Amino acid sequence: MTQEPTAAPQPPMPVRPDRHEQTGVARLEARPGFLIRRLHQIHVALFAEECGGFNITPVQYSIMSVAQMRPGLDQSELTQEVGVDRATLANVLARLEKRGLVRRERTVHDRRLKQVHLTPDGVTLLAEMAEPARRAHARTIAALTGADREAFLDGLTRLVVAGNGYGRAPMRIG
Amino acid sequence: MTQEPTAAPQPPMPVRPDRHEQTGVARLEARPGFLIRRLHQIHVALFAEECGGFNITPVQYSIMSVAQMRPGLDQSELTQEVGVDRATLANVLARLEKRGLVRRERTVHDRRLKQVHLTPDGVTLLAEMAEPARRAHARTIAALTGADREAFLDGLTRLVVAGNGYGRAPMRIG
DNA sequence: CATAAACAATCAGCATACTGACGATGTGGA
DNA sequence: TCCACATCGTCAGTATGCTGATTGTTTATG
Repeated sequence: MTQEPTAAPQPPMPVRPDRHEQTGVARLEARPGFLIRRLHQIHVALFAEECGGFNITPVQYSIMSVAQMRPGLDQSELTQEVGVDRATLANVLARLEKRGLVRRERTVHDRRLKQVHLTPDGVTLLAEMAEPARRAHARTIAALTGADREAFLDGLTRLVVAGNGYGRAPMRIG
Repeated sequence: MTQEPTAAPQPPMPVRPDRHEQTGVARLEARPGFLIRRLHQIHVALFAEECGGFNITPVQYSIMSVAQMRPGLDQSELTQEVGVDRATLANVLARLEKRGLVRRERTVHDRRLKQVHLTPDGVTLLAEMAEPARRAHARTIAALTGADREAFLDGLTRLVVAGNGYGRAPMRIG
């Protein structure tokens, strides 16, 4: 029921038909969700290529980044900053804690909460990874330049904002 | 709730600095890979919302789609069509086979290969899912309209093509 | 005050995704 | 022919991500 893009003319693309001749079903490459999954795979691969020696994944790096920028958040607050659901966040933090990169402490005023801080080792690792991680993100969109890149990132941001409420890991709107 | 045919352009993004004051590190929302991960999460959630009753994930639906469009491909060929690595594909196919949605048969001319076909149940399920799946993909990009949507999908496609070689699941270029 | 409701973190279980290794099978060259 | 090599599918192990249930704590309510 969502709308058909009838507003804009559909002039350009078809080097290949977007639909299967027999069934009329869209080819995978014409499905937005399929392309998004592929680009996510590609980014993870680039991140691993740039940061492989550190044995840190993109999500671990995101969590450590927020833990540094906003020290002392509890796990629930962290889920809203990183866009990771609470079960996954607990898993990732347990691994980072075991490696001595973060520490978790129950608060006294509310013993349900666990505040998260980077350890000195975590701070060091984060600093060493800054440049390779930045390269990984840059390479992910390197094939677009100038206005095309800006348009893509703008659309991407708008879709993420618009869809933020779906799923189990909505982010705090900031 | 679905669409706003009147385009309803998002108000301009609030102006927040892209970098942390102390460290100069990029905020998560300014990292392309972070936004891509979030949009992937959102699409998976929308797919589950539309297709939840079928207990089929986006990747399972992609694999079944290709199995219908190109019956008899072996698993290695399927990995190249779907952009899934061979270990993951074997896992997914085992689950689909257990549910009676696909069948796998060793070929006689090369006993290493397993050809994949949809079963009649698989064909039926795929047909029933066509409309909800299409809606899930449409809703993923519903916040963009007209030229903005075209620009986003064009950039997305170009990035996927450009990065196709990275990772363990490159697709056959078609 | 006592109890219900809400909340934080965890757990079990499943699915996608990757790595590295393995056994079975095919292929090409000495 | 025989052997080295490549290929196909699988397996074990690990990480993200989700669902639903559980435990412990806090807050609200009667």
